[in-house]
Amino acid sequence: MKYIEKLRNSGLRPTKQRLQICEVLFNTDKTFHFTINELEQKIKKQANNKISLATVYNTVHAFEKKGYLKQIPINSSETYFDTNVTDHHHFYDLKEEKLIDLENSDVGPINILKKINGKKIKSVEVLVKLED
Amino acid sequence: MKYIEKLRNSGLRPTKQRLQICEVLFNTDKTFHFTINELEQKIKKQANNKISLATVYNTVHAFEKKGYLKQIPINSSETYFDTNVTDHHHFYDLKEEKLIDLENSDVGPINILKKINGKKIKSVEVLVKLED
DNA sequence: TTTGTAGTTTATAATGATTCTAAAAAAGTG
DNA sequence: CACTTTTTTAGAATCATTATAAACTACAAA
Repeated sequence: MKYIEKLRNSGLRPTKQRLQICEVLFNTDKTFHFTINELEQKIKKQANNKISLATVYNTVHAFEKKGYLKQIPINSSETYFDTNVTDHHHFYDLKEEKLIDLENSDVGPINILKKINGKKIKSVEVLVKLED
Repeated sequence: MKYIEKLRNSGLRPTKQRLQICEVLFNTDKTFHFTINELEQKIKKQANNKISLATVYNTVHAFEKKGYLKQIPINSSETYFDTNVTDHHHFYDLKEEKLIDLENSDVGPINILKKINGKKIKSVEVLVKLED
């Protein structure tokens, strides 16, 4: 399995559940956005077995901490995650409640002029809300 | 009272509760960020009387719909609102869990190159996460 | 291989922000 | 004042997320 090393190198034991979640999340060309519940559905369908909801939460948070997933800052009742962890931004279609990737090249360079003493910039995220 | 007209013009009846919330939110030079619970505390202190939590929620949402408040897109357990409804952006200090305004002039112009068919841009919001 | 232990999974309970409900109160209108 | 509509309210309901604690598993050392 190709994810065993990846997990071990991160200090995460390659359990059956984690490997299965890796398959669903990373074994694809395209990156995508998801909520925990969408992920749970996908697991159920794709592998025809169920992983406890608590484990899905734990695993997603573990992967996020290791930098394999990113949370998308958006006001929604559910938290959205992104398997695309490169620097990029999002459209949010308010009517359809759908996220669309914006490549970095789709947004001109962003230059933050203000500095805060003793703090450094960890990330810059742009959310572009769309209406009809 | 200076907020009576404002409310009436928006089609909102100027009730005692709404006027009091207006005082807390808008009767100040500085704009600020708040959660519903922070607002409730502030009301209790400032006016020495209590407005039902449901009313605070209702009012904040009504004011948001009328454009007097903005939600700040950020992943937090509580929703943050902003009395500054002009176009501007935010720092988010991850350690202190605190929001800091970024004036538009603190961020270079943002140019969204990608277009989506039949949709127009409603807002562009930048969140800059800070770490130590 | 067996054993010990630290890490993981699990079902379920708890939490907490937000929304819903339906009855009482207040505002607006004639 | 009488009447209708809007608003407020306390408390219940909802729902995403986190905590709990017992069972299970990976893994290393003997």
